[in-house]
Order: sequence, then C-alpha cells, then structure tokens
Amino acid sequence: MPETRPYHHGDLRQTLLAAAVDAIAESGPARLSLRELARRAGVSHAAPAHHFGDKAGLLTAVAAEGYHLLADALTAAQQAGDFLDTGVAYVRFAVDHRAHFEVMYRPDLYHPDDQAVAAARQRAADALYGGVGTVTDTRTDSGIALAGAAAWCLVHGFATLWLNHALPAGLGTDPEAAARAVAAVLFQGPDQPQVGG
Amino acid sequence: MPETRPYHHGDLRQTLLAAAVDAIAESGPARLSLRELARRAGVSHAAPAHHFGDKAGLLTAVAAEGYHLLADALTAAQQAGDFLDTGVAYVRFAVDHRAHFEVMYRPDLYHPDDQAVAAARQRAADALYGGVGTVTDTRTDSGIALAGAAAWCLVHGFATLWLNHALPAGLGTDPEAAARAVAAVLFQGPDQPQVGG
DNA sequence: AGACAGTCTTGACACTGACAAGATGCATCT
DNA sequence: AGATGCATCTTGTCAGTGTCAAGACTGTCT
Repeated sequence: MPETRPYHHGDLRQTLLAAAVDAIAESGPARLSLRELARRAGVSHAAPAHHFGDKAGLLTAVAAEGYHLLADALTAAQQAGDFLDTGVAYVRFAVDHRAHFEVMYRPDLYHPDDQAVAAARQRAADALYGGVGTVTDTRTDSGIALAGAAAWCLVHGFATLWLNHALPAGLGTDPEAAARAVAAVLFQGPDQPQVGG
Repeated sequence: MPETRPYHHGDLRQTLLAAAVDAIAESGPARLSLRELARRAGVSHAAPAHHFGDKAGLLTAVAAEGYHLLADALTAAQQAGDFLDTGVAYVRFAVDHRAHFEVMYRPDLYHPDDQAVAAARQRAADALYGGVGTVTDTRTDSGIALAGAAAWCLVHGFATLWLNHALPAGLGTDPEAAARAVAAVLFQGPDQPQVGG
C-alpha cells in the first residue's frame, strides 16, 4: 500500500460498504451521508454514486449483505441446534449486525425490488422457514405455518424492541439469554420459564 | 376563514403535526421535509422551527402523540375484551397509525429523553402491562413477566413485519384476523389454530 | 396608549444528493 | 508496441434542506 493514494482505490466498493455499516451503527441510517463516507474513504464526493447509483442503492447493498449474513447465521444455528437456537440466532444477528438489521426492515430506504436483495431475502426466508416443521411436526399444515409465523414475529419483535431499549429491565443485559427465556414461553408454554437456567 | 391568510396562522402547530403524519404515511420519515410541510401549510419555511425547535423536535411530538393514541387504544381494548384483544389492538394501532408507529420505535429520529414523550411512553407501557396478569395469573411473577414480554414481542414483531409486507401471503389480507390467528399460537398453544374460524 | 411576549417572515449559510463532463489507469485487440 | 475501449474516479455545478439570526406583525396586559 503506497502512501500516495493511487488514482484507483482498488476496493472502494467494499470500503464504502464497511464505512456505511459503521456510520449507521453509530448514528442510524437517517444521518448517513454519502459525502461523509467519501471523506472517510479518502475519495471524492461523487465516487460513491458510481458504485451504488444513489443513496438508496448503497442501502440496497447493505440490505443484501445483511440478508446473506442472516441466512448464513440461521442455517448454521439450524444445523447445530434445535428450533429455539435458530430463533436465538436471529436475535444474535440483529444485535451483532445492528446496522444491517435496521436497514433490512426499512424498505422505504432502499430499492426493495432489486434483484440482488430479493435473492438474498429469499435465502434468509428459506433458512428461517426451513426448521419450522421440527417444532410442530404432528400438526396440520396451517398449524405449522402459524407456528412459524408466531416464532418469527416473536424473535423479530424481541430484536427490534431490544435494540430500542424498550423491553423491561428485568430481562437482564444479555440479549441471548433474555431471548431464550422469552422464546421459551412460545415453544414450551409459560409453565417452565428457563431464565438463568 | 378569510381568503387572505392572516399573519398568524392560529393553529399552525396542530396543522404541521397532521401534515407531518400524512407525509410520513406517504413516503416514510426519512423523506420528511420541514420546508415541504411549511409549503403545505402555506407558511414560511422557518415557521415549523419556531414550534418544534428542529426536525427531531417535530418527530418527538409525533412520537408523543403516537404513544398517547396507543395508550388509549390499549386501555379501550383491555376494558372491552380479553388479553388477546389487547394484542390485536396493538396491531390495529400500528396499521391504522402507521406513521406514528414508524416514528415511535425509531428513537434515533427524535429526542427520546424528552419529558412529554417519556410520559406518553409510560402511559402506553402501563396500559400494555396492565392486562398481562390475566393470562397467566396462576404462574410465578417471573413467569408473568416473561409471558407479557413474549406477548408484546409477538404482536410488535407481527406489526412491523406486516407493515413491511414481510409475512407470508398465506396469512391473508386482514391484519386483525391474521394477528389473532398468530397470537393464538402463543396464548392457546399450537393445538387450536383459529384462522378463519 | 405603551410595553411586551408570542407568532411568523426574511435572509443567509453550510451541507447534502444528484447530475454532467472530464481525467486517469487498466486490459484487450491489432 | 501502439491504439482502442472501458471501468474508475475527479471536478464543477445545481436545487433542495435544516438551522440560525434578525426583523415584522399581532394580540394582551397594565
């Protein structure tokens, strides 16, 4: 890496993506500025537009990357543990990749019909619903679908509320343990709360 | 109402709030513009700043109004029906007042420590947790808290996913019926799916 | 009538996203 | 080797935005 920056950055797209994720994690997607990103990367103010078209294009790339990361995390958890672990992995993804998560579920910020992001979203959906049948495999099809939707809603709601510090403080400070305890209400009924276990 | 607008608008604060809600419902809080609101209200471009300080101040007022509306809806549902109805009312609020809902749970857009919004949020929290005990009144305290958190997570996740068109199409087009069916999984177990019943 | 506070306007500044046109460097073909 | 084509990045520019400061207008209170 020469001290004098070459005319071509070489890996500007990835650099901008990473800088965008950092900036969003710091102050939210609303305050994101393409020019600020360019300044951080040491390029001119119009360089980002070349790689992403416009601001929504950049956030589209962030969302697509996020869906891929989520799909990876879900499939890994699904192979290693049971359905509850997959739900906890969903929450862990949201906490560990807060910036991606916040963009993914805000389609007014990007191009939701973009081909790349649609494909990535489908990957995540497949991973998410792939393990649904294991928890209620003796029920009807509609029961399976409802149980899967309920599980997704629960972990998604937990993730968003946790990120906004909206959940009661009694759940502790460890998001995974809290998510496991709350999700256990759905998967095992309210009889056996497993917090701290 | 004289045709020539008087120097003092008379009810500018409420007019701007309503216009902001409309604009957010149309194109999301990210694309909100104070100057566009001023144009809609027929006042000068700096008039909004006088009433709300800055853009975040306006969204703070939107969030506070939203929390009050949510508290009203929850208490009404709680008095009229059971706990499941309260959860459905939460979803109905999110769908009917999409703009408020989208701002409320995005604290990076406003001043979350503002006194008025904190009080309104407390009202909504009280209304939300006021009816938790009725569903698991024979359980332990921690069980009650977990069940309440699980219920809140589920309906909140359902609301956000529904608004983003992220839920499977098989749930139908009526958000209240779909929410009732999904929430029934938590309240009654997966044995008795009540969709369409 | 006069002072005063609240309401709204005017003017200005820095910043942003987007567009057009040009400069630079790499790869490929003849 | 030399020329061509193309992706990459820069420079310059424009309209639009949020925010601040200063001033104009209006109702109220003494």
